[in-house]
Amino acid sequence: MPTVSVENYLKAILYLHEEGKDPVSTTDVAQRVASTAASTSAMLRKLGERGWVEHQRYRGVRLTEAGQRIAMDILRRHRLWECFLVEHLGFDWDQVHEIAEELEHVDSTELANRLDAFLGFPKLDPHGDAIPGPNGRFRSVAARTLLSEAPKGLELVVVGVVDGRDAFLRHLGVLGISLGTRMTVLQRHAFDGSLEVRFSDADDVQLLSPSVSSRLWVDQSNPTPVIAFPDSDDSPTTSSAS
Amino acid sequence: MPTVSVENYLKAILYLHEEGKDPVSTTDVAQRVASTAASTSAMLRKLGERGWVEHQRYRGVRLTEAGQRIAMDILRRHRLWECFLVEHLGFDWDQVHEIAEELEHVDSTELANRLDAFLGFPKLDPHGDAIPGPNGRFRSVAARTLLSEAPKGLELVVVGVVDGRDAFLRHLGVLGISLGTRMTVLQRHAFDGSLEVRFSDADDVQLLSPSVSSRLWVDQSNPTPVIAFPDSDDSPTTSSAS
DNA sequence: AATAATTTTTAGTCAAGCCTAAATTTTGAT
DNA sequence: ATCAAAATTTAGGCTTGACTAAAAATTATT
Repeated sequence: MPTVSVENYLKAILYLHEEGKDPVSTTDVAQRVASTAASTSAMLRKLGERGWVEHQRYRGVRLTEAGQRIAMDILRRHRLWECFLVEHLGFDWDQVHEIAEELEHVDSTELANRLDAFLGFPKLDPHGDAIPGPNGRFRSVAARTLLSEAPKGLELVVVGVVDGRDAFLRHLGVLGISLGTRMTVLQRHAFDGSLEVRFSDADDVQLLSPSVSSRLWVDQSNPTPVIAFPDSDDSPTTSSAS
Repeated sequence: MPTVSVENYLKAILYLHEEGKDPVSTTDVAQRVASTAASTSAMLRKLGERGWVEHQRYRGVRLTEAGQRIAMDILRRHRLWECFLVEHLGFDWDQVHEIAEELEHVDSTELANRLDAFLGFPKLDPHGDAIPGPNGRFRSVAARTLLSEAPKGLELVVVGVVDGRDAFLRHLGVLGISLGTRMTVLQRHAFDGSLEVRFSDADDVQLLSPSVSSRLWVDQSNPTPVIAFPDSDDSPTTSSAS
């Protein structure tokens, strides 16, 4: 049984992986968990000993499958609770994170599954981030989403444009975007709706304005999501809730 | 801000007060929190230093008003979460305690109040135990409840009988129960529905069968509930939930 | 009232997680 | 290739909350 502290470290590493960092540096993790590099160093060693991360001294860490499983489960709980807080208790988006940060550590798979069912097996949380299913994988997002509404952390492919005008297509050319371009959403900036996106081929990061991202159809890039597990199926009927 | 551990100690002391123990011994608390007498002794000293209990060496503890306030708040959250788990997530009564034991420590008054509103300001949890309101006092129970359905920890008065037959009234005489008899429910035994009751005058404890307790009307004994605070009002509209 | 039994406290450890300061390794710049 | 800067780890401490064993105080028994 991982402690709350361990869970938070694993979650931090998962987030950093989602942002494209692999391996993840001690400093980055320290910053995420608001701790010192020294404390983090000690913790990473321990996580390595317990088989939750691959750790090479001075070289950072990478989640093992066991570690990913735990981290994805925490992420799942966090986002399910956020849904509950917003949809049923009437909290605003910006108020829920802190509370979900505590709720996510309540140790009961049964609780998570029943909450999931109660919420109607949502695919996205109130921030538009994908919610992992009970198996630790993201639920497949409906084919052809607007890039502006796509979840973070999944590799996406451009499959079409909403707006076929020359001016827009030329602009896409300038940005280096065409049909088949693969990318991953890193961050969604709330104040102007702009999207921080990493392009898989060029491996560079760009900021896309809402006028671009809301005119691009994207789909989940198969067969290799950024974070995925080769285990059991995705059916939400796994839950035992009434 | 009390730690989870401190909250558990305070809650344990509250439960023991509710069962009629005052002051509460180190051993009793130790047993409740499943710890040793030595650890508990150290903790009680600390609780005393922080002003949450009155503590005299070798003489046990009693909650101060500040301590009661915290303990009642935890109790409130615990019972609200139990309601939620049973009524909305479909858990059985016997499954919810352990989970609520964790949820109760999630530190947000706002969350508790909104959950309360979401649940419709319930007065009793699924076990029939009274739920404290946002002010740390029990909500007034509807006048004239069946003793079999009355909450634990409140002093009650016998105000009537359901069944006026001689045989029953004579039996009440044997038990020493008549109109105006004051008592507090200590425990409800699930397997046979019998009630452990402490009589205020005799200060003795008896076990009442369901055939007795379901034939007695009781009301809250005013003006002095066993646990009460002389503070703000009881209106559930205090909650800010939508 | 004296002694035995019980309860409570003190003393001394331990593990988890955090910290600062100092060493060490890696990375970057000349 | 070397040296400076940055990142990482080690060393040494601190706090919380737990433990066992031993001492002290209280309660019960004869």
